[in-house]
Order: sequence, then C-alpha cells, then structure tokens
Amino acid sequence: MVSRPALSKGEMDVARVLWDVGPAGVRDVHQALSKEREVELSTVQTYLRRLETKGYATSQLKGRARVYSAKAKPRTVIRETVDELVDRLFGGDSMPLVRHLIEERGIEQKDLDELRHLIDKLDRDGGRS
Amino acid sequence: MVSRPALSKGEMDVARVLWDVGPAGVRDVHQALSKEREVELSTVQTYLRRLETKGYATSQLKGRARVYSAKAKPRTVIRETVDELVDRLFGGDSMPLVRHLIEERGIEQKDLDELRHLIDKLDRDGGRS
DNA sequence: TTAGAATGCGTACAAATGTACTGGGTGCGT
DNA sequence: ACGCACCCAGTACATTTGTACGCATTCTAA
Repeated sequence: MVSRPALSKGEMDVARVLWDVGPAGVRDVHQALSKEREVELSTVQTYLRRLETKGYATSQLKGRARVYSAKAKPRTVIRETVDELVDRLFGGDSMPLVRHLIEERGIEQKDLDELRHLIDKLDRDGGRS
Repeated sequence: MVSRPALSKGEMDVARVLWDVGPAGVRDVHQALSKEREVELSTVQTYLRRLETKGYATSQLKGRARVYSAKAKPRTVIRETVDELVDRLFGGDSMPLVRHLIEERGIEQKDLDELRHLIDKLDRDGGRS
C-alpha cells in the first residue's frame, strides 16, 4: 500500500461527499456539500483535484464533464485518521477514546445492544487467542 | 468559554507533553518530546509560544527561565478534537467510531469488563430519560 | 572582568491548506 | 453561424503549520 499524504480537513469533507454520492461531477459534489456548508464551486473543484493528486480519487472525462470517483475506501481512510488521532491524543491506546465516546457523547439506546454483542464477541475471541 | 483556534498536530504533541510533565521550561519540554521524535529546541519553543497565543497555555518568567503551564484541560481539548473528528468523519454520529475502535483496534481483555459496565450504566440511565 | 554558555525573543521561510478568480474551449438553442 | 451557458485547467494568494536560525542579554567560571 502506497502511503498517501494525509487528508486535510477540507479534503476530508469533500471525500466524504464523494463516498456518499458515488462517482460525481464537480457540480454534484458542490451541491451535496453546499447542504452542509457554504462553499464556492471552484473551491470544491480544487479539493477534488487535490484529492486526485494525493491518490484518494480518480477521475475521467465523460463527454465534457469530469467525473470523480473515490479511490481509497472510507474504511481505510477512517482507520488511518483514527490511528493518527489515537496516537496523538492517547499515545496509541484506544481505550481512553472508547471510554470518552461512551461517556461524553450520547449513544443511542438501540446501539447499546449492538455494542454489547460486539463486546461479547470480542470477549469470546480474545479468550482463546 | 472563549473558543480558541484548534490545535495543529504539532501543537497537540507539545500540549500533551505539557500535560504529562506539568509546568515546565522549554528545555524540559524539549527533552520529554525528544523521546518521541527528533525536534529542535527552537521548534519546541515556537510551539509553546503558539500554544500560549492560542490560549492553551500560560507562562511566566521564573528568574531567567520561562515556565509554561497548560491552561486548557486535556479533557476539554480531547472533547473538542474528537467532536470535530466525529463530525467530519461520520457526520456527527459517534456510534460508527465506537464500532470501528472496538472492531478494528484491539481492546484489552481487561477493558472489556469496564466497557460492559459502562454500557449497562448507560442502559439504565437512558432507559428513563 | 572577560570569554563562553545558556536562554528568550524576534524573525524567517518553505510547504500545506483554505479559498477563489479567470480565460479558453465546447456544446446547444435559435 | 452566433452567442450564451457550461465546464475545466491553470493560477493566485492569504493564512496556518512545521521547522529553525541568529541576536541580544544574562549568568557563570576562570
């Protein structure tokens, strides 16, 4: 895996949109992103270009319009980003972050069961490795 | 609460050291940080200055040496940072991050119990509010 | 008291980031 | 064929970030 330069905040926003809407032209991404925050079309364009330069997206001309597609998978980017955060904020130990999330941010009732299951599963697996 | 500019990665590193070692001079911070990565003294100095400018630290001269102290509490900074990450990466929903952490990063056996307790507690509380 | 060490301060500067304008081509309606 | 709308490539530029040098001053040991 070639190691790409990390995504900046703004780039991340655009990448997220791209994951959500799938392959799309500048116009589309701009519109989708505009629902979250105000931004110029040309700005979105620049981000998309940089995304491609950094290896997180590809593009190809479809007729007159350039269509961008996410290349890196969200899962991967998320992992890299979170890894970095955990390193920086907690010296690599993820438990404090989990604790923080559960304590400080509301977890939906309906998610609690899922969590419990996750934990049980880990418990079983961990019990034998 | 005055809203400070967010910390950059490098600043965060220095802030973390400052939290760890408590009030300290540039020299001390530099030494502590050097254990993690190579960096010039003057660089650390710049970071400390910026930390103070941004409102995350204070300093005062003790004799000839300037001693820096963390001002913002780690808890606060962590909350802000994580909030931002969750917004950006998951549109504000923290559950996916929790899931990711539990699935993708190893949770120590001994932490599983704690997690279970946390969840139970939340379950009780949430069941009523 | 004088040379060197220590130290803070100001300053520098390249790279990355956030944000955006413009010019030039291309396709469409008339 | 003409003008308008649309779209991309190139470029611009201020701010933030990463990284660091050198000067002035103060302390210290000889």
